[in-house]
Amino acid sequence: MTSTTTKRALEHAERQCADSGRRLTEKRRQVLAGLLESDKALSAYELADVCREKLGADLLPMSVYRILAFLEDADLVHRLNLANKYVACSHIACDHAHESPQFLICKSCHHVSEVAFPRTTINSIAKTIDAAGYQLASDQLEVDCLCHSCAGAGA
Amino acid sequence: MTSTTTKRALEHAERQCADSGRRLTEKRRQVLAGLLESDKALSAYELADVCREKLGADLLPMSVYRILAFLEDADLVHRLNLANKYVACSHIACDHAHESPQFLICKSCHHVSEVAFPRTTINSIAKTIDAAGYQLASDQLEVDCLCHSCAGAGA
DNA sequence: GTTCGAAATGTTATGTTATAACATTAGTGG
DNA sequence: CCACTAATGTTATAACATAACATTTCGAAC
Repeated sequence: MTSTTTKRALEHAERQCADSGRRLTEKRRQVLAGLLESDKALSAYELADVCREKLGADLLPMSVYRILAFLEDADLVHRLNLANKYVACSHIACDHAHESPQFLICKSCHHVSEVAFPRTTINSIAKTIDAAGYQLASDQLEVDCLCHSCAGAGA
Repeated sequence: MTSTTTKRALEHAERQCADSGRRLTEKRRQVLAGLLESDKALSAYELADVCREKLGADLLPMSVYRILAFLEDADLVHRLNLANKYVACSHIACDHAHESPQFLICKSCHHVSEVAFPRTTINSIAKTIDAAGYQLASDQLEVDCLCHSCAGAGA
């Protein structure tokens, strides 16, 4: 993400937090900025490194975890369970309400694309799940993929 | 899984391994049996404990990881990346070829159901993925769910 | 049945991801 | 300013996973 879009996203995030009585502190801004600037999903430890190296922040992984929990709760960040990594929500600076997030995660380079499957697809999945006696815990779906460039490199 | 079905599955597994020039050693049998007898997905460490306590096996986690890798390669076990846990393939004792596996994983108790989404659903997912410039890395899909009893308990 | 090579397992160390528990500091409202 | 809560600091440890090398076991060839 470019620095300009990062800035814009941070402004939106700031406003969103303020609106809900939360504070987007300096450290939280740094962590979010680190994720926004990254072109791929990062682990908490990687993110701590990025913040230290690129943003001059003095952050231990423990703090990063806490801050990520905050940001996730504020819908500014998503945790990718398939990869044990984190990404900034790609809709921070959108005005429309967030769709249920679905993620295509490149197994190889951890580039992530946040997409929206058609409602019909989700419904069809939900139907199979229901038939099996389960129910969707969340609409967040994560799919192991290969991005275009990794697929090319691997082939 | 009952002890009878476990036995049957182990026999199938033995034959499958033999047919492909692999050996289903005693330790490997124990690890597979541990998973077959479990009613939920287990981590490698939990599985090591189960094997030690229930089957009298003397297994360190390192060995369990190695054996799980073998069993996975032999299509007898699946690794669930969403949960960082492992399950026995529910089709070991089936004669038909394995479909691409899809898993419904109870977030709360780690019960797992191996299901098959309709081909049309998979195709529709693949289409969205393709449009995003990615491709499916595998047909294995894992979905965060709640099983019937946990959903009831939580509500 | 001995020997040799490959497969399997043992062992130790370490890397990576994540949380617990408690101390300290910083902001906010009265 | 004081007291309360939110935020962060700090240390320790749990949980998941792999690397690297030693030893044992097994089967095939002789």
